[in-house]
Amino acid sequence: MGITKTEHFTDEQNELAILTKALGHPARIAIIQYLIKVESCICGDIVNELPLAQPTISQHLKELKNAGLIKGNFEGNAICYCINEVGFDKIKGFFRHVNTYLDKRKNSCC
Amino acid sequence: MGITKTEHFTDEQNELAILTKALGHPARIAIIQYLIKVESCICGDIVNELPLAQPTISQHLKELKNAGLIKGNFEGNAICYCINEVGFDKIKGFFRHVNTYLDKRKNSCC
DNA sequence: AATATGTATCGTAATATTGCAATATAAATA
DNA sequence: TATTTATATTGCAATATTACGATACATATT
Repeated sequence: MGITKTEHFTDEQNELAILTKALGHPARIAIIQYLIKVESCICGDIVNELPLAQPTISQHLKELKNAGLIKGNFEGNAICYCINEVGFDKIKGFFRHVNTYLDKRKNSCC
Repeated sequence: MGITKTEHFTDEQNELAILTKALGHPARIAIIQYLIKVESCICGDIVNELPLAQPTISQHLKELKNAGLIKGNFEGNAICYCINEVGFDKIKGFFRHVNTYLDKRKNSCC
């Protein structure tokens, strides 16, 4: 069907899925890496950096923004984008949970 | 088009995207959480645990396995699934990078 | 106000994902 | 070997994603 049964899962599971899904595209990974490198930049900088058209970049930025992984504010007639710690803080707990588990589990089980 | 231009991105970016995309569904988050809780289990246990049909679970397990996030081995006529540290180790570096950056960045920039 | 610059939205085509019924396959057991 | 149990695969319908040209919109600048 192409439709996810979100109503059957917990809010936490749905939220984590939204966040990881937002990261689940090489262009969006590249955008995050670039923002970490330059601290902040405008959309046009990313368009110059990545091999995608401006509307496509704009769409990817929107998805990252909706997920809470980046934020953007007007600066003159451009929009200054940077990493939003809110989204990454939410993911942090999940991976800490996984890593704590894996560190405790000495040898792989099966 | 629905087709990702993977050839224009680095191997690292594509690999991270594959891993995070594999986590980008509430059912697959739920499977990971369940595997951490019970250490290891067979497919049928997950079918009983989640509100999805057996073929759907099987498909989600396949995606997690392909990404390197879980592994499964025959145990009798069933298959024992558990967390695969390989995939999570690959993701770890990326989030460490992000968190190091965010810890250094005192106040949000824009 | 007219123009320029930067970004978002619309519309659309191509492809991918999600979900499940039906069915196939694999291993254990009677 | 027939049956049971457990899982994977196939095929399909519904929906979502990706990408971009065309265009709209918002803010500066002249």
